[in-house]
Amino acid sequence: MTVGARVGITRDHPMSDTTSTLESVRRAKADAWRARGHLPFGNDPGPLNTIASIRATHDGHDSAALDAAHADTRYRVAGRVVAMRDTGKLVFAKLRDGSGEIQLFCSARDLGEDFSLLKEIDLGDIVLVEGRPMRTRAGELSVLAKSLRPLSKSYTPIPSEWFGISEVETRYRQRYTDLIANYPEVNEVFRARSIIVRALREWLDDRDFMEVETPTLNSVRGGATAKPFTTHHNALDLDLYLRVAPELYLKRLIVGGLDRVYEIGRVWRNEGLSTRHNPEFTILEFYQAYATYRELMDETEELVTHVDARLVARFPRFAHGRSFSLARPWRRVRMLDAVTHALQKRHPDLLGIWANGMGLAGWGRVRAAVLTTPSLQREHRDYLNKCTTAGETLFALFELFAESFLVDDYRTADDGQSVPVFIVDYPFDVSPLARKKDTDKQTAQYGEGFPVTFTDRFELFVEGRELANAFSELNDPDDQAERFRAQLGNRERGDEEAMDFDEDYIRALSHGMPPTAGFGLGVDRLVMLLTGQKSIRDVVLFPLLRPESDGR
RNA sequence: GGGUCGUUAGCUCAGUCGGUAGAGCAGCGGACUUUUAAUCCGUUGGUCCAGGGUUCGAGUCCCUGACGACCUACCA
Repeated sequence: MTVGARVGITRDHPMSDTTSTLESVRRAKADAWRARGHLPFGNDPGPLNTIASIRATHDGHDSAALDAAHADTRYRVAGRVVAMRDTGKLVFAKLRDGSGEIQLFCSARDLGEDFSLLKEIDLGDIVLVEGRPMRTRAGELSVLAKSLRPLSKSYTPIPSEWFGISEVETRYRQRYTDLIANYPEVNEVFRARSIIVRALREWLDDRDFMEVETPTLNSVRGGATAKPFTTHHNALDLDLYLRVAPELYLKRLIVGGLDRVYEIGRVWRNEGLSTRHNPEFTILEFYQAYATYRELMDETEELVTHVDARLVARFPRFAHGRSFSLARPWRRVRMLDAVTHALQKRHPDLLGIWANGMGLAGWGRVRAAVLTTPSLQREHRDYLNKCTTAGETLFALFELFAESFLVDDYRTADDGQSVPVFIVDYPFDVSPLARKKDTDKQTAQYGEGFPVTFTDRFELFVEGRELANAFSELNDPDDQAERFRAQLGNRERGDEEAMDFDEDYIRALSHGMPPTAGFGLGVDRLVMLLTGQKSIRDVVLFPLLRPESDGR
């Protein structure tokens, strides 16, 4: 254990009097265990029954049935004592193991010698009980204890079962305490996360995707535009980056003939923290040779609804009261149309200029008009002013006027819930790894000489949150090399998020990559969405926090 | 980075006008063989986040700092 890591102990202030009193009382009780021949941190409890299995077995049995058929049944249960009600010669305790909780019925008559041990049990202690199933007069299924053995002493009191702990800092710094004190809610969120990740794997495995692991220590930055963390390998005297995305490695595997691959893993981005951003987070990426981004939209609907079905089957409560609907089919809206629609609703003054200008390849006029529109906030104008191409401008307009309002603009027929929206066709300028829309399709869909070149790319937004990003992959090595060079140009202009020129990736593509569609999904955000958590810190067990200072 | 708010007993929280710290739960002692936040009687427990200032006197007012939350910005 780390020095000073114990609750209530810091270097400068050893212990408050209260903490030391509460703890010394418990240490004295541990000594009492020793005097009885029990180790305060014993082991080897032997075979056990889980609390959930006992509950399941006797779910429908009434008191008489249990007494008649199970007088000689012996269950062995071990867990943490989380409540005790002492009525004299009868003590009711609540025991919790990893599967659930059950009441212990402890009487002086049935426990004999061991009954006096209860005086030395504190809330939070781990104990082993042997006994038979019974129901109390109130009808609660309980274990009638025939013997009691203490297993582990809890020196530090757990916070009150009733109030839990609410100070968020403690909840994140001491997640173990949070899990105990805020049972079962916090516990269930992380069980939900596990179910969700398992369901993602299940869906992919069922479709013959192969799970792989690619390097997280990279010598070349790539796969996403983001600031990386840097580190160093001593033996090779080599500066390395923690990956910001697995993308380029997974596509190398497509070149190698692994036609369907996926990875669920951690990526690191050296950026700010917020309720939606943690510096390390979990991403799912999959790549499917011979597919296009169109097919991936169907698959995305299937994948997310499959995962949700698995989650809700286990924890129905997470489906209650949602402000969004996952009912298929989901909306598919071209970015251009989303912007037009949004301007129509919120900036009709811009719309006329916009519609004419874009159609006539006059994006420069649009930009000029936008920049002089008095109704625009200064930050919006600054952002638009930084755009140097029509594509960047379109994307900026999307971010400013459409993205934040997706929840309002796309809703169920009764207006009761928001619906998922695929925003389709991203400008080439902001999509360095996506395939350019084929010329004939661009012309067919956007007309001759439209000032923005589009890619075969979509992003999925649910309840206004960006959840997934996918596109038909760029597999032309010359095109890709050109875009890497453009990234280097951005780097020279001070863009710390620009990618490196990845020579080996170009070499891989030069061997020929089949037409492929690729998909990325923020697992933490999916968990937030499906479990209704407002902060990413509520779905990451140990979120990044500043180290505790001595002053605390 | 900017703004707002918060930090008081182990936990959850009060604390009036600046007058020397309160409750419930937990703990400790006692009663109780069917409790469900058990109940009843008694009781211990405080670097009021830290440092400085104003004042006869600061949990309270002022300044600085630490940590956190929210909003905002940056950012996929």
